[in-house]
Amino acid sequence: MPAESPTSTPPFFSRGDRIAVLLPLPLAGAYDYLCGTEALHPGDFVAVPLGARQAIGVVWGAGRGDVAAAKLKPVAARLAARPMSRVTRDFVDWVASYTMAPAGAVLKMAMSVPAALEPAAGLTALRLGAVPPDLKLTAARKKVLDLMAGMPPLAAADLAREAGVGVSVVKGLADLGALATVELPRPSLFAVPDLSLTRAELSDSQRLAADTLVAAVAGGFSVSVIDGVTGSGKTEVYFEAVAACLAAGRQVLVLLPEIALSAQWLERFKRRFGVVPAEWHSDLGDARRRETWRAVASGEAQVVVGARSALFLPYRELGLMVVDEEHDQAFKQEEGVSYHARDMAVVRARLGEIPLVLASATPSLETMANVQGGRYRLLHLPDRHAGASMPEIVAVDLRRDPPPRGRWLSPILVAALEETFAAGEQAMLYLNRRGYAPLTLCRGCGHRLQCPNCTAWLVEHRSAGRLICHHCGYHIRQPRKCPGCEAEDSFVACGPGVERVAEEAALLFPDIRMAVMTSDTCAGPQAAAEFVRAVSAHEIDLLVGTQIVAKGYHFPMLTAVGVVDADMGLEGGDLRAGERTHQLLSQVSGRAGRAERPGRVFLQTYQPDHPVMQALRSGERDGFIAREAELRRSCAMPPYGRLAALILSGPDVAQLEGFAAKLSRAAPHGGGVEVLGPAPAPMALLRGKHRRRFLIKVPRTVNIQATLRQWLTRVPAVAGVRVQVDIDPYSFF
DNA sequence: AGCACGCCGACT
DNA sequence: GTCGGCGTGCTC
Repeated sequence: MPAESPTSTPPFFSRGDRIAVLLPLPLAGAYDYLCGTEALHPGDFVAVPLGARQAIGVVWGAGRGDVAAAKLKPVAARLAARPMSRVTRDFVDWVASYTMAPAGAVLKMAMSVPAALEPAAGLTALRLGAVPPDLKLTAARKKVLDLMAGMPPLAAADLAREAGVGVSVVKGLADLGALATVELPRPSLFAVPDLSLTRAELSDSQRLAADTLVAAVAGGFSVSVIDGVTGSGKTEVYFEAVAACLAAGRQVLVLLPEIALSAQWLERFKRRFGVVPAEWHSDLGDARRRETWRAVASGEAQVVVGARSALFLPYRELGLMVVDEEHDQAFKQEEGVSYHARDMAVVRARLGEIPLVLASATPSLETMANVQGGRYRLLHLPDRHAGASMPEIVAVDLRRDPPPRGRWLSPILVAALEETFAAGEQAMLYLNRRGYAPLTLCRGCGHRLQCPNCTAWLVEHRSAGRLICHHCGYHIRQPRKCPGCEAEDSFVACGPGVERVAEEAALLFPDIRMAVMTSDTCAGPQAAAEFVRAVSAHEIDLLVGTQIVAKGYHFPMLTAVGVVDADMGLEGGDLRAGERTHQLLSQVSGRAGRAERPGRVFLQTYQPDHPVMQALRSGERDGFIAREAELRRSCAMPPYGRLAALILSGPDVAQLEGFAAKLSRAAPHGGGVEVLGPAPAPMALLRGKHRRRFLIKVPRTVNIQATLRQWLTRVPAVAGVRVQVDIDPYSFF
């Protein structure tokens, strides 16, 4: 237990000691300060002077002593907040050194709610005070005073409502002293999970997996992989481990790739534990965020379900972590500090000496390599549960059965939709492309509407009446005149987006009820929950959507899924294109026929014989994974080699290329180290900044961070060129 | 990340 | 002549 508890054991610092304080800023390292009269321990939150202002930081250890004593300023104050635990501090250091980000930048993620470090304000309530003898006892005032006689303290607004008077009456009485204010502790927003509820009926294989996980909860660091097809009941299995951890009095963290879309997950949790867990994601309100932070630190929030940033919360005593849909790319953060939450969860578990569960229907190659290497334990759930069978998967060869000109749905798919609607069942069309059309060009001169800030076409969003850049948000109204040839109304939309597919479906099936679900139509958890409700209640016959419909939903009446462009993710030479397309399409396919009704999936493709399509049709997932792994191994790509990207960006192309050339001349070589580039980064212009990219590949035995560090120190930095390091890059767009 | 210092355009 | 634009650089 001692790992997480902030202890008052030495080493501690006293007046005049030189200490290192890490600030949540992208500085090169911790700064030295002098300890004031208050004794300090590593982990203490402190306010320190920084230039002309004051900043909050964390005592990181003894001072480094590399700065003149005369420059040192004393710590201004120690904050009352619970100190940052040893494990969290080690985690910050570890993530910083792995990602090559400044430690302060990582600390910032672990201090994302500075306001939560202030003591929590109590709830101000009113009780009967000393009624002045000369009080004018109006009818309203009498009502209030009568009500309060013998009552526990009440908040002003509640009191006014209960007494049936205005708040001004209550306020007036308080001003006169007839009502006195008292500070009450805020009632907890975080209910205690009920461990006594009946658990789900588990199959033999589920029981076996659950028992293994429950045993792991008592046993320190371990990583277990639950590998089970969609609908095999992975969630119910790891809920058993959650229950065991809670019974031992420790906290649980469950990471989901898109917490905003977790309505159904929350429902399942509530069914099992009687309460909803604490949620952590980017659209929490300020007050809620503060409350949650404090409740996690105090241990009051026993279960946290969150997006990747929940890894950096100040758990009082974390006992178990789960990464659900571990293969999902949303766990990789590319902006700012670039890290993969699944990989950092492994680190966090090791530092905290706790078990980690990775769950997926399509585990990543990285995870499978760790299973094969004996580092992770594999728990396999073979069956779809409750009698549901796997869907039938059909590849529609678009070369043989193309849709009519200007249409996107093949006759085979249209016929299947017809049958589905006729049977009173639901269907889904999946296309991972927002808007109406991805490219708009002039019929007269061929001019293409492009974003001025990025290397990207402007995507027409017909419903919004404009063209939008999906990378920087730049948008214009649909122009009437072509900027190239001045022709009027000469634009044609090229290619389909979900809006266009929906338009076609509406034309083919005028009587069905349809909904389009994309990040444009479905912003935030409430909107997602409403979509889910409407589809579950069968108020919708056809759901047309992007990526977000692919994830984890369970719709019993959904029996047909059409993938409009199954080849889409395969283009572009991305390292993980095959793997990712397989995962995504498996996931989409998993939406079909999850209850007693059998499902059918139609993959529209020009490459029906592509290994990805073959694997999906035959259900031979393991063979596919083995072949992909072999491919990666043969070219020493991850997970069999290490990869990093170096992105240079800046407004001045000549300066950028000059710096890239210097880096290129100083590039490391030998010992299996390979450097590719500089190439225009896949987005050569992004948000008005030009970009160049190097890829560096090293054998697993080589320390890629050290190699990069040495390389970068050989070339002096240039003002105006930003250098970003991305260890284990995922995005190659 | 802030906040200062610093060197060139339109105002009282 | 000043007020102020935000570019560069420092903060223990």
